[in-house]
Amino acid sequence: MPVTIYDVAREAKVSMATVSRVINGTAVVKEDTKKRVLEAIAKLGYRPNAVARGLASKRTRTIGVIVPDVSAAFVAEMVRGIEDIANMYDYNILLVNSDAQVDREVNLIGTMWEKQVDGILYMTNVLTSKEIDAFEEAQIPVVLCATEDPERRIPSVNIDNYRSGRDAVNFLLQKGCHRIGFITMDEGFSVVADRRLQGAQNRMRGQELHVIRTGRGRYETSLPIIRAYLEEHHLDGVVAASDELGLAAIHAVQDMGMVVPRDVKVIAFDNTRLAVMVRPEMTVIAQPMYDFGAVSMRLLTKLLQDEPVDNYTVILQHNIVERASS
Amino acid sequence: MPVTIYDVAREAKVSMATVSRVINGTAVVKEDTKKRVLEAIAKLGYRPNAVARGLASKRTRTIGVIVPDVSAAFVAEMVRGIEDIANMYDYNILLVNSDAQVDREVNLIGTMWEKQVDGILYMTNVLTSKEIDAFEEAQIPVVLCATEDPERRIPSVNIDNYRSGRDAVNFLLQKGCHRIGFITMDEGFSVVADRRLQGAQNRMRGQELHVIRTGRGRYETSLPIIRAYLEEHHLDGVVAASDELGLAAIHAVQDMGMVVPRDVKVIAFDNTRLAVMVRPEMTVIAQPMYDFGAVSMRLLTKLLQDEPVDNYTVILQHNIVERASS
DNA sequence: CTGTTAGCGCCTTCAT
DNA sequence: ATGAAGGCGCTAACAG
Repeated sequence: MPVTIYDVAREAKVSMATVSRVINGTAVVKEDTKKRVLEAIAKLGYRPNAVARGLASKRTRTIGVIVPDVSAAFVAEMVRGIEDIANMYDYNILLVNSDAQVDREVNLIGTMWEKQVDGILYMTNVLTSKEIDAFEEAQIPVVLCATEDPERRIPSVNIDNYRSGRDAVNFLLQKGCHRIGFITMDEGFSVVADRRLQGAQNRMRGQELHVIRTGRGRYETSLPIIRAYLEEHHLDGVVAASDELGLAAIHAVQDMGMVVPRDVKVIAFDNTRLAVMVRPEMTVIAQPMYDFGAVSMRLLTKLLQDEPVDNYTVILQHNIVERASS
Repeated sequence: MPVTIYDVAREAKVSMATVSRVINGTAVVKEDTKKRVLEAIAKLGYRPNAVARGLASKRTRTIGVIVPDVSAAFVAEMVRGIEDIANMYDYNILLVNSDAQVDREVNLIGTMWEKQVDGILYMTNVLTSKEIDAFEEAQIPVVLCATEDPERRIPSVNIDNYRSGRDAVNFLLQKGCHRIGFITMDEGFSVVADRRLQGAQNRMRGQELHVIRTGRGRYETSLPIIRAYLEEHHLDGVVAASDELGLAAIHAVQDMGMVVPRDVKVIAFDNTRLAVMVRPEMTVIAQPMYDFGAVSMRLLTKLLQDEPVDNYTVILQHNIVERASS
């Protein structure tokens, strides 16, 4: 029922090959016949079938995007960056959530394989050899987004997490803080977060850094944990591993009748829109969330088109945005 | 190079038709040969090519998801709901952002058509006949998510927006408010928002409802607008069309040295996580964002599998969550 | 510049 | 219960 390339060919009185050529610009076609073909296409309302095209060409122009959870602000922003660039290069994205579970992740890589995606953009908390193997087996170009691969086996786009941790602590130190806390998720939950903590500890040069673990770092559950800690330990500055945790920290301080930044200074990671929706507005180590997506997608297009790539491990810049919480 | 169904057939010493049968369970196969086929599949690490499958069967098991912007909390949450259910029914989602621009939307519907998606989940601010026509032409089952179609031409999942507007105002009235404001986007920006305003006005029964327009409803730009309005008009209660606007309202009030809820009570729409990340925590008309996605995806699966559907226009319940801002 | 002809990998009758 | 064979709609040589 639907109109095919044959119908167009017949209508334009040319062969299907010629139609294919004008559609794909894959060879020179006489101006005159090209016009006839275009008219036929318009007249019949023809749309090339991307599935058939994919089967014949072995390129689907869709890329798989595997993330822990789109509903997280950070991720959603990144996905938006991905999609914008994908769209620009005429790709579509197949989006899946892994909840950061290794078995699901491996499964999803398999799904992407079956769907014949041209490439994969991958984000996870902890990269294991299982996923690496799955990528290997599927033979699909991959770029890691905001994900640490210490061994750099896979192209990736990231910031220098170690340094960002150092910078955060350094900032508080410069502000005159002496008793500093680092609020983060449980160890092993996120390699990125762990890396930042290392950087932070390095900067302390032997002085005590109070590490406050809050499970998975959700606002609701973290708030009481942070508050309990602050009631036992007098801190004058904290760095939080995310905006959400920073918010929890600010509220914990305020709940105790203290004032941010007078009594406790707060600097958080990320800089989602949340950061300016708090009072006081939060000082942050801003992460280029949108760019993580945009740049990694761009890198992937280079990989797919065999464009020259000068760096397979691109490090984006983070920067401190100073606001009222410090 | 990659292993095909033929390779499996040869390995198992059966015809490819049989392999297809055990893969799809599309006909009875002797237990013994089925076992041989399964072993061959495992041994060769065979993965059916979904593209070829799609071409032959005319079903791709992927559905298109068109939304204004994934990076908006509301949308991201909904998409998560969609993906969860899609995954459950063995579908994948092709996600695109339209920025609510009609021409882009029409374009994207065309893209979905080319990609041969089995169905489309659609969300937009204003549904025009152009999109309706595009759906018509593409002949793809569609379900609207959290999108108003007054004429109910297309299956949809929504709340009763008119009533929710009434309920919000009613709530403030019951709380003893007399001078009520309704903070929302510009007229025509969102049919859903406009509908709520109508409901709100209806409940006022002729008494004045202060309507405060804030463009596209972003926090940063809305805050000063709200504040300016409040400085000129003494209100004692406001309903905000989104959490973001509610937050802006609370901060505007606080900036003026007044106290929420003592001086001004605030109730907002949505109930994203933002609502409990403010002080005071926000009273809201909670929307089932996740369910908008989950239920519409489920409805779509019914449409695709010709399951009986008792209601093509499903109305989800909204409810008031009372917190400290009122 | 244009037409002819193989596939791409799988599903699906139709036989057997 | 299984095999043979014809598409699905398009790309990509290969001729001319």
